[in-house]
Amino acid sequence: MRNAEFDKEKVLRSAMNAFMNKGYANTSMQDLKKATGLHPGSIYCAFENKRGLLLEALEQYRLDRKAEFDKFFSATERTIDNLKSYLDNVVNECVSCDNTQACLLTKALNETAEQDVEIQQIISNNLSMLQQAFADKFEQAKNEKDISADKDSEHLARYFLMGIYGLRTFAQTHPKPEVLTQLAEQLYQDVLR
Amino acid sequence: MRNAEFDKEKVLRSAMNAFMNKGYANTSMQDLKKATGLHPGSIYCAFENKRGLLLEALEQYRLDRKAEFDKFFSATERTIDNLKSYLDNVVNECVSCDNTQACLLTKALNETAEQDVEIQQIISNNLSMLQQAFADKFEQAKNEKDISADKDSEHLARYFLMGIYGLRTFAQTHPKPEVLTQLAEQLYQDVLR
DNA sequence: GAGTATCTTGAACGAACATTCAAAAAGGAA
DNA sequence: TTCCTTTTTGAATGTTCGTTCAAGATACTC
Repeated sequence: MRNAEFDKEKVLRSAMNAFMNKGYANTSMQDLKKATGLHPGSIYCAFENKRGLLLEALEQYRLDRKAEFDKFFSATERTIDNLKSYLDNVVNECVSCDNTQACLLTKALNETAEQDVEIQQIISNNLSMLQQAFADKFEQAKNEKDISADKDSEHLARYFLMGIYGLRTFAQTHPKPEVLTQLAEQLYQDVLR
Repeated sequence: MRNAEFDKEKVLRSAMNAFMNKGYANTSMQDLKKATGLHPGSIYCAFENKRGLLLEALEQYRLDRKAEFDKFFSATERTIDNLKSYLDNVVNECVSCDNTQACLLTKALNETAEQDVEIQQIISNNLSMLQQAFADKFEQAKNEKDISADKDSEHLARYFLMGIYGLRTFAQTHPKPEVLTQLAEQLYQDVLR
């Protein structure tokens, strides 16, 4: 017997960065070799093919984002404060020009839409889970009396997520921090109102 | 002498549809041949190369969208009603599952970001022009007393555009008409408030 | 420490890609 | 009609792509 040498999580994070930087189709096997440090044969041995690598990278991305989400929403007792922190973090990600600014999910969704139904379904499910997680937090904020009881948590979650999508796209052309901050501020206000 | 046989506008619209359907990188020359009806040689003769075709398609897209914009905003006297119609049209585009649902600009922006600075610049400029056009309309609505005078038209335009971006992305995973309509409705309300 | 199962390596593969080009076709001018 | 110029055609080009595979390396088992 012999175990694999590489750290799978590290490899997957390298791969997801590569995919986010250049897009899935434009990321060649050579790019992936350079990014992950794995030779083609190893990649095919571990992930079957390039698409398999994307699939596992998407799953790792989901886990990482879930951990990040939980971290933000266990920071303070007041849910709406955590929500604000989360949103501020999105803005900061957009401002700092590193590749993390783009969400792998929406990026891959844009690219593979209408072409690979299975991947589209996986991404949709991931985004739905995020939406549901937000809805739960809005429900919590209602219990904490920070959001009026007559609001629909599901709708708030959808609107909030829509705002984040829009913010990220907007940031790609106008990444001025003060403008993004202002947009995020209004989004936050509109959701609370 | 001899004139070219093909209708350039038709060819460009076919090409932009192909690019929107499969993405720029994933659209092969064979796809473009099938979509436009032009043989490779003709494409290279007329547009230099695949990238040149994208450049001209982007310009055609800008012209088409500008015409569409002007059509909507000359429909009625009240600017905010036209704004609402414009937004409803975005929702309708998202609901009908044809490829037009994705904006070529944001799609290409997502794909070529960080890779082709010139194209990124062109797209940014186009989106800035759209943003400015919205700002002008919001200013007009202020003059028509439908939006309070203390609002910042530029900010409203940015927020509105952000909402449209978000709506389009959201629609890719959850294209239920009533949900999108509800989101668009709140966006409209939040902008007017 | 020998045997073996598994992983790593990187050269090699066919396919598909964007691009080129020379020959054929066709419009315009005479 | 004839000639010239430009376009159209589609096969050919070299490159790069994702993928495979056989040989070498390595760690675990006994």
